[in-house]
Amino acid sequence: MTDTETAYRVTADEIRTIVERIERLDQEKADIAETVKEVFAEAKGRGYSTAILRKVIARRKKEADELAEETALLEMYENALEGK
Amino acid sequence: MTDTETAYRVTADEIRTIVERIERLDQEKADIAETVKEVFAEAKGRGYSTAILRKVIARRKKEADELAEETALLEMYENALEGK
Amino acid sequence: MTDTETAYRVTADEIRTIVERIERLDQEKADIAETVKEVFAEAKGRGYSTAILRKVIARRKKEADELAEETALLEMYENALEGK
Amino acid sequence: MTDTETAYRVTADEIRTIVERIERLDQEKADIAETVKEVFAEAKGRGYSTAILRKVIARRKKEADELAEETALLEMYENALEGK
DNA sequence: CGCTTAATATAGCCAC
DNA sequence: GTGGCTATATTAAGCG
Repeated sequence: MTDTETAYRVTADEIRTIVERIERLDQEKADIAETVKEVFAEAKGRGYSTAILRKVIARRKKEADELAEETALLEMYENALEGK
Repeated sequence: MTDTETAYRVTADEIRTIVERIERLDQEKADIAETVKEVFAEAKGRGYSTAILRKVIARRKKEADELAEETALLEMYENALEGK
Repeated sequence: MTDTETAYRVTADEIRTIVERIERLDQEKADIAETVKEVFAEAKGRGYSTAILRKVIARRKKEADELAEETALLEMYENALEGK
Repeated sequence: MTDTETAYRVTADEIRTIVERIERLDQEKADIAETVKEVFAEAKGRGYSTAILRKVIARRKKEADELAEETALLEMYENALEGK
């Protein structure tokens, strides 16, 4: 095998390793996403609103000050629409 | 041409017509979506927050009573999280 | 009217114009979507499977997208090989 | 504690459990996404084009999806021809 | 840092 | 009417 061939083989192996690592991680993420769906489905089965649960979770993620800022802007725009 | 061939031809023509009508309509929808994007881009250029504009538009679409109901549920869930 | 009031009024008018343009465009999209539904309903009435029609249309769309993507990837590889 | 209070408490506990399970899973997903970023960064450091790597991975995923869809469409056609 | 593209979440629709 | 599925809308990430 020539040096060029060896270098190519090494590169090819590296690329394959990288691609497979990413694909493995993507699969793990997909599995977790599946579990999340199941939890929501179970919650729905117990009579809870998944839409509201999602909103609650989203709100908890969002910082309080950011929320306040957004609310203020939102009110301003809505006032504009009401011609105030 | 046999009767079978004729029937097949008619069916094929019908299918083609249906598919092309749908594709034409889908294209029109895509064109309008493109225009919407342009309007938002222009608004952004004038200094408006597209995120808030989207929220305002979404809210206007939603009926008032539905909004109230959602808010009530949301508060209930949040109270639950605070252990109240 | 003070300058401040005038500026605010102008802004409010601009926001209203933007929101109403978007809402108008959204309505047009909804109308087209309605027409699409009618075409599918008519096709179903003539005995065609809407599921298959949808898949065929999706396939045709995907083929067009694939072609564009194929070209993009090819160009990327070529650029990479040229060390760009 | 009244029965009503007990029922409410149980509900509150359930909601908290659901929300916390989701948040835990979301955190795990975020951690994996972080690892993916690190793998790409490392690959970039070794001189590989992350853009091409991403396209290759997307392509491999799409091929797998395509195969499944192809089969589904084929079965649909076969069922349609059998008048099912 | 903005701007374009990919990931995700939501909503609507269709079949059962 | 519900559940799965597709399509759209929103959000996040990566690149220059």
